[in-house]
Amino acid sequence: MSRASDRAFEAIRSMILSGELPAGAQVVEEALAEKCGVSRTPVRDALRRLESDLLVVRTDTQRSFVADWSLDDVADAFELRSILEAEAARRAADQMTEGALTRIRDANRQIADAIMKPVPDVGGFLEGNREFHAVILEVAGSRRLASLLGTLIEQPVVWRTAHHYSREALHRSHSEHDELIAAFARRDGGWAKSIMTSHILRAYHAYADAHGLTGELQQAAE
Amino acid sequence: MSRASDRAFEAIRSMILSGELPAGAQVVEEALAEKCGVSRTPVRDALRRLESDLLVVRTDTQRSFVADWSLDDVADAFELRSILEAEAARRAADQMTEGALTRIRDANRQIADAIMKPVPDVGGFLEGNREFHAVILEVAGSRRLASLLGTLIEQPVVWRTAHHYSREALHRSHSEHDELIAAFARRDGGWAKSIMTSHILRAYHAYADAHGLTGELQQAAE
DNA sequence: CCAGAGCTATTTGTATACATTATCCCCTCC
DNA sequence: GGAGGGGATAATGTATACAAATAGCTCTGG
Repeated sequence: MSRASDRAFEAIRSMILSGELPAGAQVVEEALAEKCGVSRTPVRDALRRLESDLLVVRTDTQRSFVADWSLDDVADAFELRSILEAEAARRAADQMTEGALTRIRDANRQIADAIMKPVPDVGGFLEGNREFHAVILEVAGSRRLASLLGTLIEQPVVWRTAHHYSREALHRSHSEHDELIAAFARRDGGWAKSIMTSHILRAYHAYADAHGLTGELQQAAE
Repeated sequence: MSRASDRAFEAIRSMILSGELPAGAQVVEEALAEKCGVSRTPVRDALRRLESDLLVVRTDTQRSFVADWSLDDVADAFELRSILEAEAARRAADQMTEGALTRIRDANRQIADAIMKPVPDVGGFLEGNREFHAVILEVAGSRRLASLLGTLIEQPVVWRTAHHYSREALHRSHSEHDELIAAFARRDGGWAKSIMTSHILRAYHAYADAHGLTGELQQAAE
């Protein structure tokens, strides 16, 4: 992980997720190479990976740009994610272990801590949320399913608007996690699948609400 | 598409699909570079792409090998494919056009021609089948869904055993396509989805049957 | 004032050399 | 004789130079 191409990958990825490289901006290999302190070779490598994650898109003439996700694109990604992550939940329920269940409960406890604070700790929420879903995916035990979902969970636009989620949305997400835990504890795959489907779709609606809000704010700021 | 890295990609991909590079074989950049008549740079590029398609896997120490799909891996890929392609069928039904419907019917006619011959034309069957599913995916209209399914349809093991499919399996596949066409003609997404799910799963069973057979044949040949 | 050709600057593609890292084999030492 | 270390070998990672292609601009001609 300490290879130059890995460092470049992480660096560029974080520039995109943070918005330092805005959606639609052209990405130029040499500029990034200088910024990361490496040559173009590892940067090219990193860009190919980001491309396969759909964080970067290339025109037919080989120019690269930061992916510009329309609202429809985000909706599509959430819908596909709800389908695949529901399948992951179904499989995970069938193979759930006590150890994994503990890790899932811990992750949701971290989420509880984060959202109980006077000012919700969005970073803590996102981290706990990531762990929660990661453990489920791990228990589901399909490298392929994990690889498919990988390209769906990294949504720069969504990450940046997480700070505008309503308190209600955060609490609802936490309690839906509790329901999922109950389904896992009973090893009830059908139940887990159905909860996960609506959980992800509701997360999309939380995003859409927050997005409408930030969209207005952005317009007001222009 | 005439760039060296594209040619290398196609060349290596076809070596893997044809079995010239057998499953589990180590992939060495320089050897492939020489074979393709290019330098290592475009070969590296091609390998990264093949890697993201899971046709090539890398160890934790950066060595590359041709992916070795266990029967479980293949089953997993088919199951995920059935889920995603069912979703594609559902969406396609909602947005089906007469033009696309014609192309789909033509593709299935090509399949009919191929399997009616005294000796079934497996190449023609595969080509028609590819076109059939490609048009559906196109009508579904999600770049993202297309990208997810892309990594699931290229299964070297499956392609090579297609020649051992039973005549019954080929005919059943053709008539399931007819049913799908009927669902599309009625714009009935739910129906299309349900047929597509079982269509793909049955295709898996055809593979599993043929695979068991070829497995025995391979053993006998060793 | 617009369309288009051609030039220039920018950006990406490819080859090659070198650095780094892993693997394997042999050799020593216990 | 077996385990561990060290060096040779082979493979990948990185940097750099140069080639090819693209985009954008200017300048001309109508």
